[in-house]
Amino acid sequence: MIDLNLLRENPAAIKASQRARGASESLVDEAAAADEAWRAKLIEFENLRAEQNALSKEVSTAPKEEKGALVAKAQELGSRVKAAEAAANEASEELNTLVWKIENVVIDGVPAGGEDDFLVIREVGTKATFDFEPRDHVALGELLDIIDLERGTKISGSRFYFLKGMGARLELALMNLALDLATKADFTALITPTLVRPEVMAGTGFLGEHADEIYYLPADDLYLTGTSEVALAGYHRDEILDLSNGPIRYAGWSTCYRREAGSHGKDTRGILRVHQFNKLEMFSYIDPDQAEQEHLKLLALEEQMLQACGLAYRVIDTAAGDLGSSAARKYDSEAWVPSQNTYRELTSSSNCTTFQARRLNVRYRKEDGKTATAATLNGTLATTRWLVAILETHQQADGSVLIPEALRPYLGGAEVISPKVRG
RNA sequence: GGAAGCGUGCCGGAGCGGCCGAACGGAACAGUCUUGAAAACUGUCGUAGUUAAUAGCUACCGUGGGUUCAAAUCCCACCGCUUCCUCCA
Repeated sequence: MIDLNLLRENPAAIKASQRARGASESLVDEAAAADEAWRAKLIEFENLRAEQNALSKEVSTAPKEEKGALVAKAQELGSRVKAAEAAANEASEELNTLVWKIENVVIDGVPAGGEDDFLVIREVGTKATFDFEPRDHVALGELLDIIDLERGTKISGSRFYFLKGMGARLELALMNLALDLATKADFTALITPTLVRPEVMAGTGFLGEHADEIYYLPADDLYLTGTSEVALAGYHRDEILDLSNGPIRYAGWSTCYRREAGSHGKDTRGILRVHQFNKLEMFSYIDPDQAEQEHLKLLALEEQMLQACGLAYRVIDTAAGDLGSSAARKYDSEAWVPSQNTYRELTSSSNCTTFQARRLNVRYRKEDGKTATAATLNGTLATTRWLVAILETHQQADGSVLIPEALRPYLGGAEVISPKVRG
């Protein structure tokens, strides 16, 4: 949620952000009015309660003969206090519903507009060219016997798959390379729960716009997470962190589950968009003043990883309207996918500033001893989807795939994945 | 799944329905002493809202409700933890 102080002091800044996102500006005025209403009700209630407390104290010390009258008075006051409290609570709830609808204030420089208004920051690497007819990852997966889509569907339905042999090992290699990279960069490995309680799901903001993207287990009232970000963000909920020795960084390793409810017929081929995949996610808790710098650090690590995998990619600064509600800025990197003749998102890194942490009540202690809301950031370092780009980019005429050098140590030194010779 | 017990501040740990935002101990921080450190002593020492205010007032003793003039303290529900039994990867 946004900072209430900002709403009071500079509503224009929030409005400008809402405008850039194409979101409601009048919401800001409504929230500001609700804030004032709430504070008025709160003061009313607190004054009455103070009166009641004082009267209660009187009752305890009053001589017997006066007690009856005092208690009667206190009873009458009590009902007024109750009413005032209810009114204050109601006003507070109204304020909350409005405030929660306001999205994070976009950072200066983020392009305004929608999905297509992103800014390309840079393109890196040369797109793979072939002197033969390249195969797509589905064909390669089948030929190399490393992705079994047919049986995935047989067992679990569409958008499920088996990774087999070198396919399975390649994914683990990728995840391990990412984890090693993250570890060297001061991220602590964390294997997270993938089932979480409703309040955690709601607290991280995933039950809002993404609600129908999420698997829910009614028998246990638990949600399957679509990213370890949920657990990583909830990890320090209601805590005051010690950031005096620098930011706290985690590398979350988890399987991710997504219903893909809104994407019927989109990317149905292969493993580009699936219901279950693995992901290594970076997550930082940091002093808000350092958040933008940290964002660049996450992006640099992502690029390092993409380069290690020998992929051509571009980095985009996502437009305001295409940001998640908690993100103040988002850098995506998209790898070139030869069979689709286009770039596809492999990493996504968001600076959530204090928006996410405020809702989760994650604070840190400043040098002057006071507490303040921390900033959170997240970014992708590896996912199963990467296999698509890796396989297609490094394929050779005979269908074999050259393994990027950085991954070889994790595969017992293997240099190539070759079609299986069947007997 | 069955039984019992427990959930209090950074930690440990008290707390008769009013004098409890909470004893006491430890940790931490500041100071005195010391060449320096330790020890000892003195002081500070939860979070948030409101406010010009580190004044006052208000809220918070797992969460939510209830009883009462008054609840950390009584009642109910839920969540969590521990131990025992059962069961098992």
